[in-house]
Amino acid sequence: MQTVDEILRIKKVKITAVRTVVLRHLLSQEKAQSLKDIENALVHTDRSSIFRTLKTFEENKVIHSIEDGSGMVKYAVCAKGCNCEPKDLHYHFYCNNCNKTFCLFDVPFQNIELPENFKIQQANMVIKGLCSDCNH
Amino acid sequence: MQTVDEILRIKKVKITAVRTVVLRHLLSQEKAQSLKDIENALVHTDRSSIFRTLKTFEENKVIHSIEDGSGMVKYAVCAKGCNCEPKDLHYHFYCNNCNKTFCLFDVPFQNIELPENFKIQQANMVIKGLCSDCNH
DNA sequence: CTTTTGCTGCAACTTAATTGCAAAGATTAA
DNA sequence: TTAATCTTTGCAATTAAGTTGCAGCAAAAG
Ligand SMILES: [Mn+2]
Ligand SMILES: [Mn+2]
Ligand SMILES: [Zn+2]
Ligand SMILES: [Zn+2]
Repeated sequence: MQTVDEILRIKKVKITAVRTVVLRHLLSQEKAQSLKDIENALVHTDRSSIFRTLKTFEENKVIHSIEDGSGMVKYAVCAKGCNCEPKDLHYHFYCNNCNKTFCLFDVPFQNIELPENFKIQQANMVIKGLCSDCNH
Repeated sequence: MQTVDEILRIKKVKITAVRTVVLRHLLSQEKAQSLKDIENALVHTDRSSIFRTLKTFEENKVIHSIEDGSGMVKYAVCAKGCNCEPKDLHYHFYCNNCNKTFCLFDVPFQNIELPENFKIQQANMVIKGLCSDCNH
């Protein structure tokens, strides 16, 4: 696992106190985090600073966002080498029971046969159901 | 194409003026519609009535919702026979240029190999890119 | 006809997301 | 080192989507 500083250096994002603490938090969680989640975890850091940090991270491919239908956009750290291109696409899983959302990096992403002349650039793929912890 | 009244009768949703006009509007559009879209189109119909109509439609599988990342939930009429079950899943396409979102009913939905013990119940699959009209 | 139930319109509210602005901090130029 | 410039941060305020309470109206049931 890369360190916070390594990631920011590679993605050419200047290291600051807020960025360090936000990225450290995201890395420490196995599930994707909403702005509210981060706000609650980092009680001493201002919401708008976190918000702008997330925008900066997303622009620079440090993280990617997921709309899982919970009403809040979630954020997860990109995998090493990810450039947020079609080849980096992966599914996400939202558990209807425990409400966790996470990246399914290990599930192969199937090539989708789009209609003539359509061009894929990104995707937001969210599978909803029960995770292994909740499926009894 | 089924008529508004046929659809509502089959889905056991009582026919009312607001429901008729909302469903007629959804059927007349080739792209998925947000609450705001519908509100703008139906200037004489109250927003909260449209909102509650959409909830009723969704509960009764008349329509399904799509989160395409535009910040507004979009709604599209379900295909004939759809019961909003895993077998009815399909991809959606959001055009980054013309901002239209629509159902790709004709693109086969590939079965996804989930990790051990995961159970799929629904999905929100949105492919983003350029539609054939905008891909030049 | 009377009662009950559901639908609608209006206004108000909630909350996630976003922005303006000024102070603080960091970087660059002199 | 100092001055000028650019970036980041915190705070307060705003925006906008979504949601709800309530009263009046209409349809359905008794
Ligand atoms: Mn992911
Ligand atoms: Mn659809
Ligand atoms: Zn779970
Ligand atoms: Zn287009």
